[in-house]
Amino acid sequence: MSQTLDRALQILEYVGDKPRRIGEIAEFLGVHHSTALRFLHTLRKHGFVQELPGHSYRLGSAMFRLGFQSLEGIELRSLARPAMERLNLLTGETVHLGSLEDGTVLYIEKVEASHPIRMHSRIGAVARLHCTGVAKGIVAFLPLTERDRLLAGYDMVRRTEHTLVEREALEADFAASRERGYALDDEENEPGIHCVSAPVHSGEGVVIAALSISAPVIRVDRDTLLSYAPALIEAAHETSRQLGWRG
Amino acid sequence: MSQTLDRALQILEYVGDKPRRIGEIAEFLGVHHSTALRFLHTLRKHGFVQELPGHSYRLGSAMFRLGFQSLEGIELRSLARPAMERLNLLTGETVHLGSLEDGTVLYIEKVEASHPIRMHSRIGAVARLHCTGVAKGIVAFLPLTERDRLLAGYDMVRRTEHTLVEREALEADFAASRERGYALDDEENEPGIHCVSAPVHSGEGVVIAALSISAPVIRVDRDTLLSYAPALIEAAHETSRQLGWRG
DNA sequence: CTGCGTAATGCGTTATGCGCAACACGCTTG
DNA sequence: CAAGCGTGTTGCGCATAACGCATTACGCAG
Repeated sequence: MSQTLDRALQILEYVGDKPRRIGEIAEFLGVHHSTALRFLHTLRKHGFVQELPGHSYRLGSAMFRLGFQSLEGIELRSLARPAMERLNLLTGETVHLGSLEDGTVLYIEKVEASHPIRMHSRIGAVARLHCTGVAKGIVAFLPLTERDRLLAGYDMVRRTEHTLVEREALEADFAASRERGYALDDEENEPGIHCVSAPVHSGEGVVIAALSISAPVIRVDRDTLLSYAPALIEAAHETSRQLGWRG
Repeated sequence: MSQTLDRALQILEYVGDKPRRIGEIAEFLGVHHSTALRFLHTLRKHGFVQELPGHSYRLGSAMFRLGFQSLEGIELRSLARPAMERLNLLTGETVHLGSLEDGTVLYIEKVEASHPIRMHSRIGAVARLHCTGVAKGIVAFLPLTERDRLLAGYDMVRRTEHTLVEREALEADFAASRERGYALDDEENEPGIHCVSAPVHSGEGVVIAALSISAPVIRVDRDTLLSYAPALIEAAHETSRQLGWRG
């Protein structure tokens, strides 16, 4: 492991949160100002950070140029896109694709509802494991050992009054999801929004992602939402098959 | 400047292009395999790269998580969004926001046309300076010294038969754009697509971005496209004013 | 004016990154 | 089956390059 690089990457994470000043960064790393400055200069030279008026630093253009570029290279995303558009056409609601990456679930694609409803999701964002549709659609279908690993030390924060905050209750929900073949988010992450979600399998048969349909309860009642499940599952299966899955 | 960090950032750029194997990376940097491997391990530990089956490496989840996160922090983007949606509603066409970052123009926001037409643009992508609407909408309105700096060593590659490949012709086009108050891309980047584009000014009065409307020639003829210009300019002005510009 | 935070530069010290070599592993080739 | 190739891993000695510190300068606020 390279100490220098390690520190620099910590800076990127730290600065990504919000713009920071040198003093903060140096203190955060526990290094001298001049050391932090040396890193920032190199990062800036490559466009990974950018200096704002007032001596604070934020992530720079190279960061999001490469970020989007990397997304482009994910075949799952392009493979799933047609199925997502079909689901959107069928239901008129927002369709998400979430992928399990390094122990967290990230939104990697999204097809917006025709009726624009504000939703706290965006591509590149982290989907909470215990209360979002996409994440539950993945985690519920993972083997127990994987679930244990993911949820160890994970803080099941209460987001709404429906949020499941006990591991035991969550496991019961997972079991029900496996029974049904799809997972449900019943206003557990955002009040007024519920989702159905189905897992996507890799060529090796491992659950690696999930498709979800999200809708406001005021427009779509529970029964209607559940009626989307078969098409959703079929879309997820189709995507899985394209990845080489023979389920 | 930090040599270690410098090399690591080169790896990110290099790997961002397409997945690479160790040998390539080590050769690219001109270092020993073990050195390249040390970098990759550290990068992987932080999720900036990811190992694919078959010993190749690509950018990892931290990269696009932070990439999107950084985009979120750009106030220009959220400020311009409402105006972009209004333009989209008015015209039904695709609206882009491009921003000048470190000498290149990047697409940082996009509102899709209702009629889905495939277009080679995406958020995070680089907009060619000499032939795309957004970029011309910025560059045309920069002072000559800035234009010289940006275009020095820039390769004006021919993209279509309409592409301006001579600096002189481009300058004439810029002058006409300044005269009109908006720039034009007349199928110069993609055959069958034309755009109008107007500059956005920062609080200090510097041109930092542009809004553009793109449409296929088969649906929107030239006169119709030009008729969008006043609304486009007004939208760009509104965004500029929100940035503190008093034009 | 003083005090605070940042920026830039130079320098001595040494930690740390470097290349090399040796070996294990898996895959393909002959 | 053996040979060859590319990769992954570990250990070690060397010298480079990163580190911390001090100094100076700058801008801003009290």
